Amino acid sequence: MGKHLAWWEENKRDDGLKWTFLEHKGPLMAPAYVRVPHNVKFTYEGKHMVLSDETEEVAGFYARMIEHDYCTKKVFNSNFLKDWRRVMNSKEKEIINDLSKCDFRQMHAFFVQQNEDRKNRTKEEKKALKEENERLIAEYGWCNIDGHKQRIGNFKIEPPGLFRGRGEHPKQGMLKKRIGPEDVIINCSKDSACPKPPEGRRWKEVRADAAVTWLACWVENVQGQTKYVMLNAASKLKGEKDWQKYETARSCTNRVEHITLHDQKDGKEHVVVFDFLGKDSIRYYNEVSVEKKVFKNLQLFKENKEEGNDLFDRLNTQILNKHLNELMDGLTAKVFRTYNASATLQQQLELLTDPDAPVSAKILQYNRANRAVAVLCNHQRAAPKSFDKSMENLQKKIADKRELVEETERECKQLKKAAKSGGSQKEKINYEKKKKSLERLSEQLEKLEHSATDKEENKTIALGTSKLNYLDPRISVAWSKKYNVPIEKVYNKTQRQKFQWAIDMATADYNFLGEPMNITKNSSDGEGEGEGEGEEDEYE
DNA sequence: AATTCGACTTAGCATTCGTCAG
DNA sequence: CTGACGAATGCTAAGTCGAATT
Repeated sequence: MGKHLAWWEENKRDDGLKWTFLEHKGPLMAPAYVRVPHNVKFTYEGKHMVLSDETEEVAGFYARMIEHDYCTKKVFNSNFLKDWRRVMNSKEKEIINDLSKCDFRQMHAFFVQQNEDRKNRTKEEKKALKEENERLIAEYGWCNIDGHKQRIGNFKIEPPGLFRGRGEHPKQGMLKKRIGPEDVIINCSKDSACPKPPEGRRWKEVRADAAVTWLACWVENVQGQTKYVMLNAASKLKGEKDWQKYETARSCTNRVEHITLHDQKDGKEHVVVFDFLGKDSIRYYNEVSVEKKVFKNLQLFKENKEEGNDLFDRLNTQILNKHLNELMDGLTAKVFRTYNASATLQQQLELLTDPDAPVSAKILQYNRANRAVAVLCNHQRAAPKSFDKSMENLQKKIADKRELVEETERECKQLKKAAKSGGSQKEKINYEKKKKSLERLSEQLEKLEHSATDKEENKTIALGTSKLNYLDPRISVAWSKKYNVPIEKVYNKTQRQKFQWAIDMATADYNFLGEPMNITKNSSDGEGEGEGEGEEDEYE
């Protein structure tokens, strides 16, 4: 059969280059600006002004946001006004210099209406729109990398708008400028069909740099950072890196697990003791006196404390990483975390899984193990802003449901009585009906209560992040295979896509803590099994 | 030695989608 | 059939890390 190998079945290249052939259609430029209708007026000091195209466009960015908290902030407003004035023509600039004299309300109302209309689109319109979107993805959303058709993560150039930093960002409100083809550098192989810039335009540059994975890049004007167009997480390059990450964490595992720290030992200060069984069960023992800083940091990691910005500035991380790197190639603070998370998950799963429990209970056990990981590794998040409120809602729902259940129970009892004491056919049917609805309601109540527990337990825990980034997916895959839990219950669609390699690769007996597998080993025996082959990888 | 840079990787908010009760 | 709500997805800011530069 002509079935080709999936990327994780191929031999790895060792020349440091990321590809030999790379072809794509280039990024999709942001749609051109469309003016608001004439009857939508902007006024300054009460006087109607017809703004030039660019001035109107930028005014529109602000108008969309006038109800937002941002627009109450001084920094945001002054940054915006400054940048807005930069795009004005000399006439406009002469007139407009005070934001409080601007009236954006008609524009705002127009955009609100536009959103409303969008929501109320007819079925046909929605369908047409969807199809157009799919067409764009089909054209721009894929690339060919060494014969594999791969999804691109972000093929759309970021459209212009107002910069919204997080927190009290000093640059909030600044104008993020429109990017044109002349700002974009294209990366593709020389023997590929080079992407064409839009009619009458040209790219900033076209290059063929096989040492990097990006397909296009541009420099964003607010912070001066380079933005890249890259493949998505399910793709070859990303997946390979992901795999590598877990392999590194696995092969350094014993040392990390068996480091002990001593403030004082045999007259020396800040001693790190390595003590573990290495390959072939040979004991490795070593005492190393390290710098205080390093020692402190190791302590932090041992305690699984998240490095809050104030606790752990960049300088320290760098020193730590340098030292860790001397201990082992590729070992960084991040890998520590990965190791910790994955090891804990596996241990917790072993501990918590009841092999005889029904599938639903196993899923609960799995989720609990996941949470235990997050707690131990301190993958915390601030409680969501709306947590209390949505919890309150949920509790109210539960209370209401409970009341309903109790009421239905009473009714049910009465009907039962009526049905039993020589009741009519109709009374019996009524009783059966009520019983059914009681069952349904009880189930609903139970489900609600579970979700409340779940929510509460999840309040300050960020599960998704660790699941997606720190936990070796093969552990979860192995677990699901071992206990016959469908993988769909463990990973959603996106996650399944990202971890397809693990789903194919891991068997029920995969052990994260065990002997690392030979990375370069080429599995050639998957031939007969046609499943697991996604829609990607379709070129020959 | 410190800072900046380049290339990713991760995170968190916003929007869209899908489901499910009413 | 509708609309509310939570989950999924999209988008892009922010963090990381090794290398280059100052």
